[in-house]
Amino acid sequence: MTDTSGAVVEALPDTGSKRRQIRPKAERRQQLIDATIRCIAQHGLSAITMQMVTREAGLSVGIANLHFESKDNLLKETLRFVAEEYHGGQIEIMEGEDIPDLGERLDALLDFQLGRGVTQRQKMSVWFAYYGEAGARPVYQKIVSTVDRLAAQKLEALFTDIIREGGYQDVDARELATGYSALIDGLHLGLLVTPREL
Amino acid sequence: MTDTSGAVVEALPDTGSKRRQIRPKAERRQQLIDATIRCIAQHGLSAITMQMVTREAGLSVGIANLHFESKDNLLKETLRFVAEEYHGGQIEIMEGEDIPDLGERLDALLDFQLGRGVTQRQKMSVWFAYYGEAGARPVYQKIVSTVDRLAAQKLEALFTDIIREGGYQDVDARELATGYSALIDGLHLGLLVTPREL
DNA sequence: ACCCAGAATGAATGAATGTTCATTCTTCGT
DNA sequence: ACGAAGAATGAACATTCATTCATTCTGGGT
Repeated sequence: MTDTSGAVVEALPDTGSKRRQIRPKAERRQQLIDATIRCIAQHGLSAITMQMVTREAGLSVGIANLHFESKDNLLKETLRFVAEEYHGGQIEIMEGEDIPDLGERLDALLDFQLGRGVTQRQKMSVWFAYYGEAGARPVYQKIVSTVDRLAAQKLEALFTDIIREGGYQDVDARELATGYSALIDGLHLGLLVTPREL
Repeated sequence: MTDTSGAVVEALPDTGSKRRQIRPKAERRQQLIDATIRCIAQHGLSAITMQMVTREAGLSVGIANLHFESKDNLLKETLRFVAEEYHGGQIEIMEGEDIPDLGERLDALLDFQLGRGVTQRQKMSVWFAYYGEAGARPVYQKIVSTVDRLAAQKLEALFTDIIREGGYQDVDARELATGYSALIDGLHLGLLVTPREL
């Protein structure tokens, strides 16, 4: 079943040194969050264990409870990280003045949202794993909806600008933004279940 | 669309009768699946336990392993049930000859997909809980994608008809179907996180 | 060179959970 | 009325997992 052999000793490119290393708290926290993301993507949110995560990070079991007070908290912080990174990236593009043309800015947004890369895919897995639990866990719901709402506002603003610039009519920016978000989310879902499409 | 909540015999409000009841296997299986759906919607897929489910069903703990051989199997069968019911309902509408007008048929589909009711909402919770795990569990992926593909074909056929009837051009039925599905999925997600919108 | 604050470790602990199975009970055919 | 088939029960068991904490180790300050 599970590969328990010593093959997976040091997960990261960190040299084979088994020597104990002392690092600042912030760095360890990030290291653990990254490991958590990889574990969720590979094993699923409901199968995750502390041993799994700490091993993936190449550290000892006790360290997770040292830097995060509990497993629940580690998971919560991981969600917060992914949420903020994802939406932060979107917002940066949307209000970035470095791309003057609005149409191109929309294209850049699309690229970012549907962009390739293993990392991106892992993050998406995490994202939807938490979505699945959101209905039952108000904490997750709050984290996601807070950051979601902010991005939605920026998106609506962008569409408002585009509508004004293009002189379109009979189009509501809010509805357009909602629809666009939903479409992107739906496409992501599809990618998760049917990896090769589009 | 089977009404799964109505047929509960002794589950909730039933007080006095502690008398053991013997029922055919098929009925007990459905009873357990229904209880599982309610539990997942309320507590989330990763928090579910056998005690929870069997208690919700008003039965003893051992019965789940009697009718489904394991917890894994119960969860798998529950997903299969929800998937088949949801997509079965869609397909029935799409190929139903009782609604001759294609536009109205599309409306009926929308009604079904975004329809109200606690039951529907519970099913959606379940649906996305599994989606969240799909990336890590091929079994779930297979169940969902199989039934998904079938519905996608029917949807594409419907759009093909609509395009022909309306004499539209520059529209690809497949792309339209994919986009439509994604949009609906995305809207469902939104409803899950932000209960009161639209 | 020495010291020590606190970072890191991992064996031990206790709680929770899936699964089993000996036993009890219900139903139905005769 | 009776007995057998098998449905249902739930205490007991084995396992797995999060969390603790006594101990070890590291690196910067003096």
